[in-house]
Amino acid sequence: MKMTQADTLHDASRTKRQQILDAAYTVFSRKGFHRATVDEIIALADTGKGTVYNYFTNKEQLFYTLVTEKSVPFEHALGEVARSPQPVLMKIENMIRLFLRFYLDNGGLWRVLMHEMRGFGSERYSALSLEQREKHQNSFRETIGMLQMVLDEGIQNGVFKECDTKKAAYALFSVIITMVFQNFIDDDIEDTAHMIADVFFYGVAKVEKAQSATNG
Amino acid sequence: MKMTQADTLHDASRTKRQQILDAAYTVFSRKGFHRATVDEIIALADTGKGTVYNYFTNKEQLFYTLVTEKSVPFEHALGEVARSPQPVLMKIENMIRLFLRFYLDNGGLWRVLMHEMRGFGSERYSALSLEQREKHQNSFRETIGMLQMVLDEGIQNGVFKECDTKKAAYALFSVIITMVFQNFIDDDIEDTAHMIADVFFYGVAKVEKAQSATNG
Amino acid sequence: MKMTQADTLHDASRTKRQQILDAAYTVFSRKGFHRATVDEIIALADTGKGTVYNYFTNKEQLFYTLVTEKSVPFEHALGEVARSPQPVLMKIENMIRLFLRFYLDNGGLWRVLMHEMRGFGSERYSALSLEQREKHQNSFRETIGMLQMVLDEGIQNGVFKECDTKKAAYALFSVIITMVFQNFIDDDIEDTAHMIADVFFYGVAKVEKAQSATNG
Amino acid sequence: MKMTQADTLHDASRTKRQQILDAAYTVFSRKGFHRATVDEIIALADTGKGTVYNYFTNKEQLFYTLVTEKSVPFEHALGEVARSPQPVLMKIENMIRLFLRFYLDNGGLWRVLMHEMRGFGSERYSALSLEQREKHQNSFRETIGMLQMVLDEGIQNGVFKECDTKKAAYALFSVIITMVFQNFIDDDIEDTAHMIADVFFYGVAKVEKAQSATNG
DNA sequence: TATGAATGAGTGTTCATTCAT
DNA sequence: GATGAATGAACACTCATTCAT
Repeated sequence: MKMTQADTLHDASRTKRQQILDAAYTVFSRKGFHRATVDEIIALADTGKGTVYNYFTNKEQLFYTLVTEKSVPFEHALGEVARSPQPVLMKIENMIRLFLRFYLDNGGLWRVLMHEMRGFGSERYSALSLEQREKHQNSFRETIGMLQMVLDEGIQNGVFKECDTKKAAYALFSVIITMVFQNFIDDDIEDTAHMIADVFFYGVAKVEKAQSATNG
Repeated sequence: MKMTQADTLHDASRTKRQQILDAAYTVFSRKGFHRATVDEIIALADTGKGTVYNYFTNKEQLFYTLVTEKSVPFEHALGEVARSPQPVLMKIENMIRLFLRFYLDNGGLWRVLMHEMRGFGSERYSALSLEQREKHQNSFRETIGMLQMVLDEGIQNGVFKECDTKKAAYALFSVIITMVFQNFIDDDIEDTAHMIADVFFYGVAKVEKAQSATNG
Repeated sequence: MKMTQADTLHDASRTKRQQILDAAYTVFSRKGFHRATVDEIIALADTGKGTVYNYFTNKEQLFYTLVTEKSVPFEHALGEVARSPQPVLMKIENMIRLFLRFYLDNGGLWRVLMHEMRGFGSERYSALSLEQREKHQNSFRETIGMLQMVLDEGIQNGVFKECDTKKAAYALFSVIITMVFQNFIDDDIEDTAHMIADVFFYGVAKVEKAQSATNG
Repeated sequence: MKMTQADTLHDASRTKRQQILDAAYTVFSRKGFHRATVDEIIALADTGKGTVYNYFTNKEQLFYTLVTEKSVPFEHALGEVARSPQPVLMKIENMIRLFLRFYLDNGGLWRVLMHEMRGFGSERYSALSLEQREKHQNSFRETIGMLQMVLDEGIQNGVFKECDTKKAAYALFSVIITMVFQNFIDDDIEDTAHMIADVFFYGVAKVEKAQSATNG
């Protein structure tokens, strides 16, 4: 297949854009949003400063693009599992597996994202514009919403106890991300996923509910 | 009214120092370490710029002081419960209660602290000096270590299943903090603590272990 | 007119850099290192603050660059005369001439330099980093060392009396610099150089050594 | 003799004032005018910050007072020798001795003074107010004027050649001060004074004037 | 389209000076 | 008179962003 000049240019520019995104990924992950400098990004991307501003309107939008490009395929994959016809318990464990893989790959960047969004839940100040923060927050909520959906399904099926599934979903999510951020996944994603699921499903107590701390 | 000159002076200076600490608390919580400016702090504290540097050597040490002054009494209280002779399940629930109260009060600042410490566990870049970051990380680890201690005790007593108590402690901690950061504690700290403990102890599944997700 | 884009850019940047150096020269000379502000330099250079820091790493290095760029050609010229095959007395007088010209041009800056180096000889506090202070001190010592070299040559040739040539070199140097700093060179460099040489060679006394001050 | 309370107070305050002057002397000498801080001075003087401003209107005036208190007795002593009936050559050597002693004691401070006065001769910017700078410059000029006076006397007596005595006086002065600032007075003030006088009177050349560099 | 020199608003920090006690 | 807490003007330096080439 022959490549026209236009194609070449387009490819070259696509490359430049990707170089910048790759470099930005590395630098933002390592340094956080504020400590990351455009100078360091272009040094790593081997490009000029102006080029960054040809492709991205500003540092913030570069960060935003980065996050979006990473999260879209993940959310898609997660949705597929959530809507699949597997048994609920298996679905949850498979979703945990997806989460673990995703955050193992992108933990550095997401830590930064969460901080800029103020813990993915609240209002107030940030480096991101209100609009973009809301977009990410919605994306986050949807992600966790998928967990919640499956939990709801489980309750309807009689697999799970009645409970506040929103809280439960967030709890599960927080445990997953903590395992990643604490580097607790030495062995194997499969094992870790199974362990998390196990505790989430059955708890840590050996004894029966009757002995619960507050119920006399 | 009795008040010697020395008292007055001491009180006045205590006031200024406290005004600055209070203002810094607010601004750091809202903006994070980097986006918080000394100018904004002094505007809120209604004081001069130089005054800040009379009481604190620099912005970092101001932040450090803030965190330390808040965490010391909390850690003390937590230790007391951990070492108390209550039943393990009750201890855990009481500790959860303490955590909830503490992070409800200080969540804003701690979110910032955790980010500056890089997710309370890893190495790399930060606004805080290595020394102070290590101090805070140790403080964090000790806090969670107290949870782990009680979990270990529970295993020895046959109350908990055998498990990696370090991971479990972090998991429990992450759930607590997530409930706070998500504003999931509208109702009552007591209820929330009980609910968290309940899920942590017994899980969300209704059915027996035999049906675990990975077993066909 | 031939001028490639590269030329233009290079010229433009050379111009900016030179504008800054020129302005810095003026301001440092007038105000000394500490009282000179970057703001004043950029006002005079008609440039932005950031531009200064594109070309120079900090205020100190700007000062250092200034001094170095001025002193290197001077030291070279001085060395040429010192090593030339002229008669010693003529050499000295020619070197005095070079010194006079150099300090007439650069006296303002060198006064500052000497102060920052603490009188071009000792240790202790300064605005310059130890490394750069040592560099300048060595440069100074070499300069005066060339005078000393020629004095030594003169003693070997029987032209000068036996004496501590290091002290004599510093003495000669100090006289030169004082004439400049006192604006005693209204008339002509040639005349002044000759006069200095004359007093240095033959002294001010009319009478013979026998009546030396300490001999009754 | 009995001391009233007023006396005691006066003495105490005199002490305070002196403590400050002593401390200021040390700090100014070591650090220069700008790098010297009032904080460091009061730390050394063991007094409060406000006390400094009770005795001196500002940092500059403190420096000025210091210099004046040191120079007045020196100038007096120098004048006595200058007006004494000794032979001219002996007078000069004795004056050199006084200069050496004075600058050995106070060289640190005077180096700073000279810098602030811009080489004790020119106009322009400084930390000292114009008025005070002029006072010091006059003081300086008078000091050197005494040397000049004696040189004039020597010419009238036929001891010295006809020459520009102002320039000669400055030259002699610069040599003296250079010997001090270069730490060239290891052995003995007497020896050094004699050596300086010797070179000043008779020069360094062995040969006769006829061979002077420029006079064919 | 790619570039990087130029820019200036913004920031942490210092330090002489004041003034209430 | 002695004190030192409070103050803010001043300063060096950073870095995202622009724009001429």
